[in-house]
Amino acid sequence: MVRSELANSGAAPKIPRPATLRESVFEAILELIINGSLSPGRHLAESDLAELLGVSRQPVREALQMLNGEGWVDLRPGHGAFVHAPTVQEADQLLAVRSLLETESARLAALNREADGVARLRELCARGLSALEADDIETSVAANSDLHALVTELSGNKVLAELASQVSRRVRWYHTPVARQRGRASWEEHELLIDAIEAGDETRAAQIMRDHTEHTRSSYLDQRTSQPDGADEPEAPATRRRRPRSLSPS
Amino acid sequence: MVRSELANSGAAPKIPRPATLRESVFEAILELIINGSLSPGRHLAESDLAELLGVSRQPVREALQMLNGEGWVDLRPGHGAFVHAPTVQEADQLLAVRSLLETESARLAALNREADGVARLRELCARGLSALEADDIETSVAANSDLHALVTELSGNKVLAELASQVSRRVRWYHTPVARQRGRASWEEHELLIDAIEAGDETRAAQIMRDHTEHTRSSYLDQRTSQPDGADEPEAPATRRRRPRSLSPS
DNA sequence: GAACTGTATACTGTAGGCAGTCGACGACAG
DNA sequence: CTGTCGTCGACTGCCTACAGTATACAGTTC
Repeated sequence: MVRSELANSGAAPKIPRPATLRESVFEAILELIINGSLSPGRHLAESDLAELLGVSRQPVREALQMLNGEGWVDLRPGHGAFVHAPTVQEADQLLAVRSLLETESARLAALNREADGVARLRELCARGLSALEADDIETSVAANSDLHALVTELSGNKVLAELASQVSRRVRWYHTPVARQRGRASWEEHELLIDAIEAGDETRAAQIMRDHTEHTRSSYLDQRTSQPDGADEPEAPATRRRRPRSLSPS
Repeated sequence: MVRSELANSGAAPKIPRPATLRESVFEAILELIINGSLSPGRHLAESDLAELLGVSRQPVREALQMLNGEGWVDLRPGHGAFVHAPTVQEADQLLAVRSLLETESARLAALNREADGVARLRELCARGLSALEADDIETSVAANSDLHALVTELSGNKVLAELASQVSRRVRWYHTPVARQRGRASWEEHELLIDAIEAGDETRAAQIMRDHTEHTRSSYLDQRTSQPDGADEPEAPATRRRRPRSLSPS
């Protein structure tokens, strides 16, 4: 009796299942990659990471495989895992594909013209703008991301949204600095986009999104070619690095 | 002296590394899924697959994770792995995204206009046509696949090609029957496409590819809606199925 | 000094084991 | 008969161990 009442009441949320270790390790390693602690090309020894994170090799191995699936890490059989080292060309291609996917998403979102979704877009836009004016760059960048993700969601094509999410995640560290620079211009474009979506003008929505994302792409390229720092030079294939023999376990 | 000369000669190919077990297991399970031996929604117990394939659970576990990354398998922590059960809607979305990616690939291929690539396309087209005339459906279907893959390669955008490959892999079991039905019409469209690519006519190449892949999509939908077999009804979430107690180990 | 060989061991891929969770099924009460 | 509870064991997540491979380094030869 008591149990059936609880099940029906909807008042008691289910106890959330604790995150598996592999998920936690995934997030931990990803954070290390994104914040630069683990630099591109670096060899990732399972046992080192396991020791660092206080787990066994197994969840590390699984996390590395997940990271590989999302393009953050390259797995080479027999050699192990290496932080993915993107080239300028690859970044360019990723940004081009992102543009393609988000342009189509915007077009479909305008076709679908979902009133609730448009309201949510406007809310995100307002949040981004006020964060910008408060000089809160971090919130502004996050709102930017969320807005783009919502557009792909409003496309109504889940496969498209998933691919866009996958690509978006990988370009994160390319387009964030650009978004910072563009500031207000970026948000004005978002507003125009939302207008077009609301109006159901698929051609216009697509055109705005194409221009918007294409601008990010060319700005990134400008940035990279004006600051040649050799970080993207073709390097010799990284190998797994055995810890030097004389290194004492510290 | 001897060693440095051997490294430079390029005459001796390197011994290819044997595939890891996880890769072999991945392919084996994928084949079982594609040929229907492992039906959508089915629970995949690591230990059963390990016994079936004669390996330990570990490479099975890793293969399942790879399969999850490509959308063939759903992993639920605590419950295990289940063959992904696509809905008609999802198939539709996949085919739509495939159309988007391949249309853009064709456009870029026409922009790039690579003579060697065009020659390879024509060769594949000839192979497909002659296989069709010899009633060799299998070779015809394979050539069809290869031709599409080559177009994405000729786009020059590796990220795009990879995503297209990922999507193409997943739609394989949707569009193959359609390709069978369309036969000659399909190959005529391929010829027109190649002409457009060779001529560097990006607009025309894109249009032909869009129509071609869109045709596959609508043919698939026609087929599914004309044969409602309930296979795509929303089902209760599959759970991990403990082997019944009375089942004797056979 | 450069090139090569041999050795030691760090590291990867895989196998096997353990503890906790989940689901089938039997027992029992109403 | 239906519903509930408890038991059992299949199964998952993670740990540990082993075998083979890759790399660092020392020693030797030219």
